[in-house]
Parts: sequence; structure tokens; C-alpha cells
Amino acid sequence: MNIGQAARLSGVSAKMVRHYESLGLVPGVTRSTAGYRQYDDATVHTLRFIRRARDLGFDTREIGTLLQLWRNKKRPSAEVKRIAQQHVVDLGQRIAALQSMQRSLTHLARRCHGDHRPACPILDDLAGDAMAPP
Amino acid sequence: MNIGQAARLSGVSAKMVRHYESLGLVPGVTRSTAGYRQYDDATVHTLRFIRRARDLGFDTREIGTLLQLWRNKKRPSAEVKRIAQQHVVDLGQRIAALQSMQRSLTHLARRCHGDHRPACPILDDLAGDAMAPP
DNA sequence: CTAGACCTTGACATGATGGCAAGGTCTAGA
DNA sequence: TCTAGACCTTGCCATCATGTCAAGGTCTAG
Repeated sequence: MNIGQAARLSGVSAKMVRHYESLGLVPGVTRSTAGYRQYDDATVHTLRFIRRARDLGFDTREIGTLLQLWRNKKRPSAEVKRIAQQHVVDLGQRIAALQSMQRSLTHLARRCHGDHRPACPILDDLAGDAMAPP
Repeated sequence: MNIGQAARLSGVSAKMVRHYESLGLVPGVTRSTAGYRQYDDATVHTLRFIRRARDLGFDTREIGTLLQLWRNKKRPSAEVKRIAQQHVVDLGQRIAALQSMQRSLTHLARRCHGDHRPACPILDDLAGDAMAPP
């Protein structure tokens, strides 16, 4: 099958299929005489794997490692678990950072009257002349 | 003062100071005869404002709007509040997306033995052949 | 006078993704 | 058989915020 169908079946855009190929995540594809990339079900399976891993927030470097482990029938599951747990930690840090922003901003917004008058604790905080530190 | 000192005082890197200038977030700077940018306390204040807004996750477009409102002494605080609340919503969506990833991954990792054996529910899930949907 | 700190512009990289352009190919229907 | 339209190719540019590097000019203390 051509790249368009592989893209449709895997949920990865054709553009990204080519990109993952350039990164070496999918093995070298065979080409038709006209130069069209030819895909089989195994490659579509790999593309779905990549898609799912992206959906879980892994970056392409991590996905490369996960793909190697997937292909290695003798892998120790401990290694996969370690990567997953590290990623859980990373996600936790990103979540915490965003929550911290959200908390600050929520507090500021709650104190803002939100009417036609110009006085605004949000701008005051941004400007560094916050008056009431919590 | 030169850009280095303004950077140090504001907590914004010299590189980013120039960048914000190119985006029009800081007003056109005066230059010394040698072409060095010259800053005053007001500009440092603006840079600190930008820094704080970045820390709260606003992008440069939003910061541009906030700066305009900051400078506009007749602004309605409702407008500032609306931007802040929208940003709180955006942050909430990003947080939810990350939490969803984290939850999935945590569940998968918990089911993985994490030993020397190859069997691994994490890889099974990524490969799409998950066996036990929750 | 000179070393070293500082400034200038500009180019390139990151990471994942989209878009566009110019050109080649394949296929169904007239 | 011709052709329109769908599909493919490569390659470049853009995003967003930030860093790095390079080549060159400037300033200051010793």
C-alpha cells in the first residue's frame, strides 16, 4: 500500500510517516518502480505503536528506545517499566508547573473586580508591585 | 545602562531582550554612539513584567495585549480578567491532557512486573494488543 | 597599549508538526 | 487513447521560545 493508506490506517499523517522514516523509527521502506513508498501491515503496526506512544507524551528519542525493546524478544520488562516510570515523573513535573501557574492566576483573577474600572491586581502582580503577598 | 545590566536586573536574557524588541513588546530603544542599546528603569520594569507573564505561561501575543492594557490607564479590568481566565482554562486543558497520559501510564506500569522477563503490558498496550481493557 | 568583558548582527538548532510548491505517477471514465 | 483528478515525490519555510556560535566592533582597567 502507498503512504496515504498507511497514514489513514495508522492515524499518522503522511508527512509524519516520512519524518519518522528520516529519524530511523520505521525501517527502510521498499519503493515501487516510480519511487512510491510501499507499506505492509507490519509497518502500519509500527506506526500505530508510535502514534500511541506519542499520545502518551513520549518524545521520538524515547519512542526509538521503546521500539527497540518491543522488537527485542529477550528484553527485560524492568527496562520498559523504568522508562515508563521516568516518564510519569516527567509528566508530574510538567503538571506541577502548570498547576502552579494556574493557581497563581486563579488567585489573582479572583481578586480582580472585572468591571469597567482600571484597577487590577493581575496587572499589579505582573508589574511587580503586588500589594498583598499571601 | 547596557543590555547586559538590563538583562541581569530583569531576569530576561540579553538574547530575549533583543527578541522582545523585535516583536515590539518593548519600545524602540535609544542607542549609544557606538550602537549599544541604552536602557532605563522603565524598560527594565517592562522586561520584568514580561518575565513574570512568561512565568505564568502567557505567550508573547497575550503578553503584548497585557502590556497594552497595563499602559492604558483607562482599561476596564474586566478585559484583563477575561484574558487571565481564558488562560486558566487553557492551562486546565493542558493539565488535563498531561494527567490523562500520566494516569494511563501509571496504570500500565503498575501492571508491569518490571523484572528480567520480556512480558510487558506497557509494550502490549503501545502495540495495540492490550489484553485487559479496564 | 592591551586583555578581557561587553556589545552588535546574523545564522543555525531545538521538536513536532503543518503548509506550500513544482513536478512525476496512477487510475477511472469519456 | 486521452485526460482530470487524486496521489506521490522532494525540499523549503514557518511555528514558538530559547540557546549557541561566529565574526567583528567597543569600552575600560591596569
